[in-house]
Amino acid sequence: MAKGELSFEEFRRMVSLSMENMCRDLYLGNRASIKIKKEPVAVGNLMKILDAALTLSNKKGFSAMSLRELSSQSGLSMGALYTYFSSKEDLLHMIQRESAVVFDVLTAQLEGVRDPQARLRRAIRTHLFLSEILRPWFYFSYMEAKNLSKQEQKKAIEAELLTEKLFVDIVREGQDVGVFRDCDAELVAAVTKAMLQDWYLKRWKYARRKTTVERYAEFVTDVVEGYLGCGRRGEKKS
Amino acid sequence: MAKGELSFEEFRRMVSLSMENMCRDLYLGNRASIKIKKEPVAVGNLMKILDAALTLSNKKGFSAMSLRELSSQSGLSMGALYTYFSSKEDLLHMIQRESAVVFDVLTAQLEGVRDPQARLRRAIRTHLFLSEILRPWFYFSYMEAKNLSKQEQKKAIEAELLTEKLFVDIVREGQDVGVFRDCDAELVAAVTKAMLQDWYLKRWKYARRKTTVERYAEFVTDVVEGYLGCGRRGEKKS
DNA sequence: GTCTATACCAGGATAGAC
DNA sequence: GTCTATCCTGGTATAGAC
Repeated sequence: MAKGELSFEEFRRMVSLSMENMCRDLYLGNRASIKIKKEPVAVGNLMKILDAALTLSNKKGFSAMSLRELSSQSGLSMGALYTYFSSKEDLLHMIQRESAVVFDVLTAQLEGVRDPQARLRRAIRTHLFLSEILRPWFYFSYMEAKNLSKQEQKKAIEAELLTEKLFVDIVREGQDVGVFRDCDAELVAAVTKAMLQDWYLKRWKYARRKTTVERYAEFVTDVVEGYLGCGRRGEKKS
Repeated sequence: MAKGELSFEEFRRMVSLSMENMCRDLYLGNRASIKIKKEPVAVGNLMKILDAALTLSNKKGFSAMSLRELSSQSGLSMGALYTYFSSKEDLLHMIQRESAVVFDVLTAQLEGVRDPQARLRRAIRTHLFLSEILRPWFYFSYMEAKNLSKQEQKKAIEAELLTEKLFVDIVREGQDVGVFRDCDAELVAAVTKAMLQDWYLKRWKYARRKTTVERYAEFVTDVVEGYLGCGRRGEKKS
């Protein structure tokens, strides 16, 4: 494992992004539209709803999921569902917005890491770890972006580019300092993101092969560093 | 450009996978269920239908596309649509099956290329070129796989693994011959596919940046070859 | 806060005229 | 071969009892 980096389990414990915390955050951020006033009740039911919604949507797609299904899968009646959101579309937007909180975690984790190579490793690991913990949210966010309103779609695209920009900046800085070789930083960032996304888009494949997040993180880091000309080629692999 | 490789335009002319050819092939493969007997009529209408279906599906998702929309967008009445497929699900499966023909083109293009490094380059270029020509089909196939029946889903997964296997084999052979260094061939193949898929999944991004397929192909090849330890590091970039 | 019952409409599908 | 008119299921959403 990389020197000074948290292991996946350590990371998971530290960020504490459990379903419950996500749902509490979602509740607090949507007090206006949610009719239930008792927090414990609301959070408990939101967990059931979101768990069911993410499961069903990720299996067959959000628009193919009917609210009747959502009702039976979550154990709440149709009527009850509508006290938590005002329309199916509203539910979609709540999930989408909540998924965006991870970006803050990502940037927070990079705080204070100055060395470009270290930043690169940290960014890759953090992104993978986050998507491992919140896989259903990431998957949903990726697959259902097209169902959003025009306006929200713009925001989703901005978010995509913002994450990518994060990698572009790291690469450029490394080039300025001279530890990365000269090359197209935007393309490097683009394919790095592609590799990171594959982890949650094709989770079944990696699960079947028993590839761990740690292993995948090491691998992606090696590939990118290799291209940037600063890899650990020749060192023993973990 | 790589020695001896076709340019994108040469490739496009050679394979001739126009919308019309795809639709003719689709017609011939579905004579049983398509009620229209005159080939020119059928192919013409299928082009309208598929063009509309791919556009709408790729914009909002297949299940969110109503047949009324499809009707007005394609210029055919509801009744006419149903002479080309027996149900919405049937339409989905026709598109999905037709998308699979590209695999044959991919393998055909590798025929006779023995050298692992050349095979790798060829496989990457061909995959990207194909997805560039048939982007709507690739995109559809990727995004709507979840709507297929259990049985067809298995087939889709097999197809995914088969393409990947193609890359795994190339890498392994290169390792046996000693031109690629020792590493996890499955992971290399996996991330290679991820990069290839990004080309059609995030087409808007590359279009906006005016990245050409040729350029992207060169780049992906460089990244993979770099990791495999056989790159052209130091040579002048095109 | 939660449920059941119901309103209402959009969607897939088809019959039969042309 | 194609269109229009229509059927009817199943979807979203709500009213009102508990």
